[in-house]
Amino acid sequence: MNDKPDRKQEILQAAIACFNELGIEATSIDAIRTRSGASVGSIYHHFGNKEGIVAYLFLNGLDDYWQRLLAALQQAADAEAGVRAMVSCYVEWVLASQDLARFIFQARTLVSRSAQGEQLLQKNKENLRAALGYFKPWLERGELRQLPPELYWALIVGPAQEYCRAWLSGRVKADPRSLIVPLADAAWRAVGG
Amino acid sequence: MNDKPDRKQEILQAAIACFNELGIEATSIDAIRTRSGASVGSIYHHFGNKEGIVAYLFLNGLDDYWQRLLAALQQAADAEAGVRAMVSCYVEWVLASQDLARFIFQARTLVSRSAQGEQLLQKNKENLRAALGYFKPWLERGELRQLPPELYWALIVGPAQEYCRAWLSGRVKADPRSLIVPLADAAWRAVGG
DNA sequence: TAATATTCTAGAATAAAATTCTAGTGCAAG
DNA sequence: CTTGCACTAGAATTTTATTCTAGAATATTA
Repeated sequence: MNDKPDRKQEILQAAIACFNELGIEATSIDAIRTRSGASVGSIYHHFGNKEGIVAYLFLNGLDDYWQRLLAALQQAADAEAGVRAMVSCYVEWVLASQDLARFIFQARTLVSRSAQGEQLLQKNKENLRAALGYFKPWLERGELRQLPPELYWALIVGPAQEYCRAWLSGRVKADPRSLIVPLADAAWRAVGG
Repeated sequence: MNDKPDRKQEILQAAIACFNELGIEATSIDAIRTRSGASVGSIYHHFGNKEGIVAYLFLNGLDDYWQRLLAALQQAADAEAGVRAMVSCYVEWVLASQDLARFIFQARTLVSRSAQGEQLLQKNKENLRAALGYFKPWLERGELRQLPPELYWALIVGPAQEYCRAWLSGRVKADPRSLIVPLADAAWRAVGG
């Protein structure tokens, strides 16, 4: 049994818990220190500063999501399956990683201004391009409606995102899982050919 | 000519400029003090603390938006007009108040945890109820598709919101004004009967 | 209008938080 | 061994938020 604590991981877990309970801005390094049992020096050694912790959690969290999404898209046989996969994949990810998702909604702006902001922009662009790559054949086959290209993402995932955001913050109650089908139906009506 | 400076207003303007340029967390009271020309004491007199400034800007900004939205809904003759009004009203508001909108996207969580969080929740509930009030007759007349009630908002405004958010942060370029029609079309396909 | 209260402004003083610095500890490669 | 390096600890410093005290401006009222 390996009981050597992994400090970096402990710090990350303490941080995300604090961020969600208190909010990012209101979380002090000292709160993270206390909760994780690490020392100040240790925290700064691993992450540089508070922003560094936020950026690390954010970028790795997003990676996890995009990995799932792209895998799902790859399996989709046609446009409708692809669109439905994007919606359900999004909702399932939020459900499976609630704390992370809640955190990510709050951290976006912070990260985009941080030292890692450029990296985020880069990843974002790559991921989106990869996703749109799957769309091209569907578009050519006329399975998808012709729309301004920058709109597809917002039309397909926007409603699920908006709903999940509200759900994670407690503003609405209905379990997102029960809404996957209506959300996917609506997304398909919005962009389907 | 009345050249007496309104300190409160000067502080608010300096604050929103700083928040947008530096981010809320990275904006120090001192930055606001310098930019507004007010003193620390004055700032704390008017707003209590930094959170107070954020909450004030946020709540008043939202009020402005909801006022427009409810006015637009009131004029809508049928469901389709109502849905289209919700979309265009949203986009027009973002375009007309870019700095405020950008700020509001970032401040939501902060405000909901602040002393004014309860007030926000309250207003939110009222506004949503008022908006859904307009929907009732349309639903009864079958002009709107039957859907889980908590979904209408996300389906209609979600995509516009997601797009505007990306546009305000520079991730996408196409002028939102040119997308009002496709966004409204899609919203109507999503919820129209 | 003078007296009095209230709101507002200023900036120094204090408290709280972030970050840096110095000094280790323990482990792995040679 | 012993040298180098990643890691940890916590004190010291710097930066930032907030509080406090006092005085100026403005409104209120007798």
